[in-house]
Amino acid sequence: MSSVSRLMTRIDTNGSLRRLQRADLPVNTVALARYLLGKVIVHDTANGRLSGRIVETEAYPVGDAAGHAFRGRTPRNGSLFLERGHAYVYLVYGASFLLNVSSEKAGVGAGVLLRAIEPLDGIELLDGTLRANRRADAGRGPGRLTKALKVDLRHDGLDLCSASSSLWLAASARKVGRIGRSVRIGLTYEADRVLRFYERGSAYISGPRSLLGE
DNA sequence: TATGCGATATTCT
DNA sequence: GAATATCGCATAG
Repeated sequence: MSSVSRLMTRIDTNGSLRRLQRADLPVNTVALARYLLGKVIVHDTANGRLSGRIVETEAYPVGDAAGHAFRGRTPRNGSLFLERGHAYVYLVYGASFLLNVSSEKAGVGAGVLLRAIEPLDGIELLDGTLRANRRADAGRGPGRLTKALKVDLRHDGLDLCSASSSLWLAASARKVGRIGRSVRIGLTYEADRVLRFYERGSAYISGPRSLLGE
């Protein structure tokens, strides 16, 4: 029998979560990238709530050659041009979905990539190697983050600030610590811009240790 | 710990 | 046909 045992983390947020309103979000990509640290991303599914505390983000501001919106609006990147607070989800390398939050006024293309979460409610850790079972790994890295939250292309374009959305943002359950910054990860263009933000000391962030400490 | 590689799907040239 | 905002495994030091 293929006994795929599962570990479930149940760290209740105790219903203490408050939905963020659009008015809460800064109308600026870099400001939003910092603002989102410590906030909670929530996905309410038929099988319960999945959530995590955001500990790492990257900004892809207006005019950034590394941003998908740089070459103008296409069917794929259209969500980046929605009013701030909408989800932009796409597939990279044929393997991983990445979740972004649109970050400017309607018609302006820019976004914030969510790179890592600290697991809160319902995050499932598939039994595999010891490595994959570590709780800290479940939401570390943008591809793992979407996997942990069960987010995919169906969520592209959703309004994260709508009162009825199943995917939404919540105010901090716990205050964010000191914020560190570094260059973004995995880029070829604009690789030297310091637009990655993370909670210093968090055990849940991605990337090489060499980027820590600023 | 650090680097390198292949897998994989969609978009754009 | 090339490029890609990644991941996991492999190998080397």
